[in-house]
Amino acid sequence: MTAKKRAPSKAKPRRRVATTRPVGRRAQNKQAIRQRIVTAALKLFQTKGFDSTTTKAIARKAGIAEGTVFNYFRTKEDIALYFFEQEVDQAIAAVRDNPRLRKAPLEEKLFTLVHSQLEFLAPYERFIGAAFIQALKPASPLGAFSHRAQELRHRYVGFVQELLEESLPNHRHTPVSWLAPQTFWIYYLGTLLYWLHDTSPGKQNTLAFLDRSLSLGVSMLQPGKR
Amino acid sequence: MTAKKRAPSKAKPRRRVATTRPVGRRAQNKQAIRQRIVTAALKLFQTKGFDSTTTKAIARKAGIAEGTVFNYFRTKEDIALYFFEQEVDQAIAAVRDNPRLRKAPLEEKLFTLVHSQLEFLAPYERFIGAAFIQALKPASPLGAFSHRAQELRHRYVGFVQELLEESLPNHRHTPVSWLAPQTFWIYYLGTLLYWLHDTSPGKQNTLAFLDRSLSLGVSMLQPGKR
DNA sequence: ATATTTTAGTGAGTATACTCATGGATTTCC
DNA sequence: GGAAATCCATGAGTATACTCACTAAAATAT
Repeated sequence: MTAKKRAPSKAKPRRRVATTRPVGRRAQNKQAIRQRIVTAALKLFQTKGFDSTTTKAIARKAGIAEGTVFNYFRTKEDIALYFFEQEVDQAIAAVRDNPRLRKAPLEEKLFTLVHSQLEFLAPYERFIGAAFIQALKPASPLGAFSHRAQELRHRYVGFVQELLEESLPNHRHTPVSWLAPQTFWIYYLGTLLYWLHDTSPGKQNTLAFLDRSLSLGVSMLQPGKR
Repeated sequence: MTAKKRAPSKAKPRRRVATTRPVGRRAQNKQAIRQRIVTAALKLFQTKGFDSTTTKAIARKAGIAEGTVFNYFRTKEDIALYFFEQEVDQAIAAVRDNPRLRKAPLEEKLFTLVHSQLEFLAPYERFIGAAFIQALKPASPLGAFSHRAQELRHRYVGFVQELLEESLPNHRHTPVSWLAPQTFWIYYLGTLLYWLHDTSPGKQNTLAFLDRSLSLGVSMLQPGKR
């Protein structure tokens, strides 16, 4: 049970001891270990691919026991999911924190969103191709549609929803506008697939595709405008 | 060993040899075993879900040794993939063999295609939800985008391509029309996701969604028409 | 400070997907 | 009909994701 905090009538033992930090050693250590796991795993995923990277190898590289990995992540795929959370959060922040986009047209915001995601993923292309996309398999718990990743998808879809409502103030919750954010997630996955296969310099084909398809899509949502 | 017994009788060896099935016992047996594996696996997937179904259980139910399963399917997921091959082939046939659709509008053909797929999957909804969709994970070899499932996707996309060219005789290989079949695969996956979450009677919401979105999509491909 | 409670790392253990050497059954060749 | 070649089911073995009982360290209470 939770211990009741009782007024320490005693003199405060400010005795933090010379070597003790104000932040508990434990909490501090946890953060560090989590980071070590993610860093080690990512490095291994990049070089050996997802399947060929063993949890034992991750633990070894992180300097911890194998079992410890599972004190932090429920499954090996959750480690990868953690990486994609950063990807999504980073892209959302990139759009939110860009003052120039405040009053930019919707398609520009969406372009920036997806573009940020792709930029983030670029250094890990091999890992993505080998593990994440190959990952869209039928029995995967981390999958793009999986329950495990649902929360991440919700965060993403919720943000897209915000952007839409912000740009289409007079939208009347039409079926289309309601479906649009969900659809956008699928659209993003398709784009990722395209991007992975895009061998044009600087992935310019993907960027062109993004530009065109977003204009088209947004114009469908704003039949009056233009 | 299989339970099949040899006829011990030597009474009419000549006759028996002469009338031995034209198809070797081996080939015949192989076909039967493959079928037994698929049937057993599917039944187990339905009741216990994909992950909780062990290959040992599949082998046991099929009456074979565990190793034998892997003489027929490279991975457990390949067994599921086999099931989806049937799903796709069946749907393609349903559209091809329906004379009424010969000169029907494109959206009707596409509607029938997807509808056939969903009808096929209906009895296995639990399995799909638990294993196949959950399957779109980041490390899966059978995945919707996976290399393993590529051929199946090609077959599907190729057929959609046929339908498009058939209905848009004067199409000029625009970027949009070239991408359309690929996009349709993604669209199908999204629809499947929608279908799985659709609790309306008879999945009518999904059907309505299909109807609307296909009309919309097709009209984008035929800007002149209408 | 000492005692008690809570937290979290450990690594041997478990479950299971998949491999492989073997030999018996089937087919082929004569 | 028999010998040689081929096929393929077998199941013990391997690799590895994940579990769990234990314990030591840290936090909290006395």
